[in-house]
Amino acid sequence: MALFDAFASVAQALGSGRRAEIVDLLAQGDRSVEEIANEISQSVANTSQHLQVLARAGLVRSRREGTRIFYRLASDRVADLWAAIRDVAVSHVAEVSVLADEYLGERDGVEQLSAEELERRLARDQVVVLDVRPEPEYRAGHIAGARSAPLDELPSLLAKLPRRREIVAYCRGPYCVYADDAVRLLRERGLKALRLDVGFPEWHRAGLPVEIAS
Amino acid sequence: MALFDAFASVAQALGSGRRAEIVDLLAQGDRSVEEIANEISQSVANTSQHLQVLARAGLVRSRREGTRIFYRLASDRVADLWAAIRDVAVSHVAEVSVLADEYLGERDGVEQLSAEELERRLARDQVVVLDVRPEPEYRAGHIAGARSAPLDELPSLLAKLPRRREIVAYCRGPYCVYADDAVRLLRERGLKALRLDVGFPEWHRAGLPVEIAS
DNA sequence: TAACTATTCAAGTGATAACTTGAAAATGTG
DNA sequence: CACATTTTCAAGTTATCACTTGAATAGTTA
Repeated sequence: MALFDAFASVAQALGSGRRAEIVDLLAQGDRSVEEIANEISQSVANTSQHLQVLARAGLVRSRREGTRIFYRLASDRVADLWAAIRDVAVSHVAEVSVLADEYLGERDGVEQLSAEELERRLARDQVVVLDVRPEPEYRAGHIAGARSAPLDELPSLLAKLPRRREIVAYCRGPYCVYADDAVRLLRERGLKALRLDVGFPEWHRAGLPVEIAS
Repeated sequence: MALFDAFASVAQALGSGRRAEIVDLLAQGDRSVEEIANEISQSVANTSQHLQVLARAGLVRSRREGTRIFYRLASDRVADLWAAIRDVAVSHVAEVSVLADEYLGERDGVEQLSAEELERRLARDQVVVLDVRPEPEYRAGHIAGARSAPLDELPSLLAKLPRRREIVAYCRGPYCVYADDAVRLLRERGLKALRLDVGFPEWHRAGLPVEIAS
């Protein structure tokens, strides 16, 4: 049946780990082909072909800016779809939790906080929120009230952080290592740190307060 | 990256039109291998292999009942994922609306009604709701207040239908032909008929009132 | 136990996918 | 206009997938 083949073509576009990585990355915001290639550790030619597969399936769109071409997700619905895939994988693929632990490192010391709970504590001004992604991503958009603290600059910012208040770190998504690394680093220094269980794109899509570059 | 490969494996399982058809069908309820094979017009051996791909990806589960094996969706999350895929396909794959029109037939005469609107009109007792799926599916679960009117028995039920009240037909999902066929048939006979824009599984997952077999 | 039914397994074939390499386009700069 | 940069295209190789056919398995029934 041609109609179901058409539906399946959307799923098939996401049926490659490399393309899944690309979609996860583009959920952060636009990227040029070269940037994407670097992030997913693939050749530019290969990345370009993956991007065209995604474009043909309607998942991403591109725009030219001088000599570069930037890709972005076609709409929020695509991010919703990506979230639905992760949901199913987490609840039904036993392998995923093992791989996630492996990828994120020892998680014993890393406590998680839900978006709802963070919103409540933010409203009561009980927490300090750190955006530990690279600074350009913070500049493109971040959780309202968060301050930028890229992982590699975190050690030099330690002195400025409150020692008694709770510190919540977040980054690109639930499977982004930056926040876990940040929490471990902060806890080693004796601060009360935990991580948000999602990332900026999920927070944004949930309609929670953000500050976005105009 | 192994973690993203694991996520992608879920998408890949849905990346075949036949398997998409199976998931769409299982959203209606459990089915034996043979039933599924008939519905998707494939050999039993081939269907069995598709089912095992879906099972390996964690999308379906099976149980034995005597000599038969019944498959079902692993959870509501899988139905959510399937809906997310259709959403993306409808909004970003131009081909889909063409194929859907082709598959569902000339839709000029087939007016659609949203689930919210139907709920409102049901509450005010303004409409008659017809479940035009095969009777066993009606028996397994249907919209609260709907009466069973399988497509092939519809002509014989015509006399019992009210000629002035609005009649709303629904079936398996937004891309199920039964409801469209029913609406066209009823309108030809001069009744005021339209279709629900979704099917029973979507209605159920939205938390709207249903009657389910115990 | 033998015969039967529903499902799964195994092997084979043709089609499609992922990645590499090297060349071609398209745009911008000196 | 020549030249550099970024991206895309084309061709080739290896691996994987969908479907078929025929046999094997696991329950059920006589």
